[in-house]
Amino acid sequence: MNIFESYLQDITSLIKKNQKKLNLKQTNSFKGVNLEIPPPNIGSDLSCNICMILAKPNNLDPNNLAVQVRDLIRGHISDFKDIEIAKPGFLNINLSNEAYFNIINNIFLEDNKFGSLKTNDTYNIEFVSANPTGPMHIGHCRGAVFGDVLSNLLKFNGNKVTKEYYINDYGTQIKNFVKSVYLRIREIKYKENFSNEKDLYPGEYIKDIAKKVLDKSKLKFDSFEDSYDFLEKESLHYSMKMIKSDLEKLGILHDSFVSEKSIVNSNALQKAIEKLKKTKHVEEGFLEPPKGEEIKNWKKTKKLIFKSVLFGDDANRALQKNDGSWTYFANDLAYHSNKVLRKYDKLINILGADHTGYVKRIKGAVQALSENKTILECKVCQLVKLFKNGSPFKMSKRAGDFISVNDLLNEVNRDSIRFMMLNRSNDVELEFDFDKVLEKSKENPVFYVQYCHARIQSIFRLINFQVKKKRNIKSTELNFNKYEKEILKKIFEWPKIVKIASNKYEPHRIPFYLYELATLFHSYWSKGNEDDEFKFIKNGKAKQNTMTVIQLILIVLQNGMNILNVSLPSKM
RNA sequence: GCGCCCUUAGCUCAGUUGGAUAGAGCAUCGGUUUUCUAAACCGAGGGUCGUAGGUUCGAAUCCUUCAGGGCGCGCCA
Repeated sequence: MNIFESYLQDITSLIKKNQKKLNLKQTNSFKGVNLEIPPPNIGSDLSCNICMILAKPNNLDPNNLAVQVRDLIRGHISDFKDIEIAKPGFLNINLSNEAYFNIINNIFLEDNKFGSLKTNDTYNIEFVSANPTGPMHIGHCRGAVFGDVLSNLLKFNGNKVTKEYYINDYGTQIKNFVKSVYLRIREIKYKENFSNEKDLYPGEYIKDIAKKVLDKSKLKFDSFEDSYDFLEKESLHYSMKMIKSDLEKLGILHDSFVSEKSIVNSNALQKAIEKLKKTKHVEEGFLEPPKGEEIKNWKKTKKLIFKSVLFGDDANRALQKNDGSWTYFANDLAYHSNKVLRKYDKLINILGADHTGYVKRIKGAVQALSENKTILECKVCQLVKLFKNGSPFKMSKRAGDFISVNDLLNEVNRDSIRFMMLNRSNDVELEFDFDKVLEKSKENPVFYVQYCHARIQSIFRLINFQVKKKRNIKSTELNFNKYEKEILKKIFEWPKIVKIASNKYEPHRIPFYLYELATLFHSYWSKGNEDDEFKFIKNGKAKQNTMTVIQLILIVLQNGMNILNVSLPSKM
């Protein structure tokens, strides 16, 4: 139960019923009306802005309106103990003991569903989709964790989520990749020097793949062309195996892998283009040269183009190259038509910062393909800046000198990586400081949250307490002190955090919230050092109130960390 | 030139779909442990929320201007 919403509903329906009495001509729009926990200095449990919102269109003084509304509520909503009016027209509400009692028992009842929005949509989330030309690096890692946690969050709400990986196993980069493997094989088998051609992949991992291919095959590898099909299949197999293993170590498992090649070999593209020709989103035409850097071999030729300008893009986009073959975007359009046909309620793509310029055209494509029925949302993750020994650490996949996820996992545990990757909004660059993450100290927020759990479990151990599945409290037990009340308010806010994080696709709000909750807990814990009154355990027994509060914390910690898929150790 | 993102304390960043005195962590300074885990806690200093306007009861948040930084701007993938 989200108390903010249910109480707000009580208030709004009460006001609607008494519309005439309150001299309200307009109560149609309650937009902007909300009920929330006020800043600590206000002191009350809840605060409502409804009178300020309604005053203007009805030409009323917000303060006078607040007085009337207060009197109205007093007789009708029993969960509200008292209501005060503050400056411009806030209603500051305190909850009755009865209300606390109901809310808490409801949380116990909901348990591992507490906070869930209880929606039932289908989602397709495409994320990672790293090119199968090498292992995952740290930049992929951010999008990977982001997509995974967003999926978990949406599942927590009751939705069905398909986590999808689009394998770019088609095009010139794959040829270069396969050629690199071929040359490494020649190097091993015939002691030939590796070529220094520009677009090849020189990285060490190519040698590993080459060795594995050699172990498996007795072919002579005399000619690149003759062995190409076999080599491509094997090279892709091993690079995808590498990537999947990295993902698995991060705790990420995709439900679906879609190969670009399979899309190309289907008739999806032809069908999509036929459809878009009818709606005039695709036409033959000419394109102007790009405005950025000058391109050498620019030719103004007639070709099929997608009119992405209709969707706010800077320019229309080519579906064909000069030689008439399809562009990457054309294949991606086909892939997205395939997604549209699978009839998800919502599509989400998680992209890296270098793909920002791609968003408008692909969103436009989905809009056109689905006739505005399917919404594609693109979330862009900004760069990860690596720091080592206090200075920035550059990486380049082509040169082969990058920090792979595997390297990272050898030094930093999975929990820290997952938590750290979400410790920033996706909209800002993330500084990933190797030294700090390795320190395993309080600088690493994941420990702080885990430590909170470890302390709770230590209390349970000391008094031999077993958490029961069916729990409830009796109203007589309600006598929370100010620290406990503060923690309770934070806990009541959990559903709101879930809601905002879900609606805005901003999973980072969850680690931030958990950190704040942990702060309140640690602070309360330490109060026992100053004053025996606040000790959790006395004479081998714990106070009922305290046990109630820490069990509620436990529920939120478990629900939150489950979404993050970060462990909660019982001892640290 | 254009598009997207960013600009909040010395540093790194949160900020409740517009709310009340703008918050954390780190750093600095001071304090807390015979007592449930000090991987912790408490206190102090530190702010023109990049700039200039606008919208309104109310703006860090919405709109516009300008400045600074990042990413991108293929008929590559």
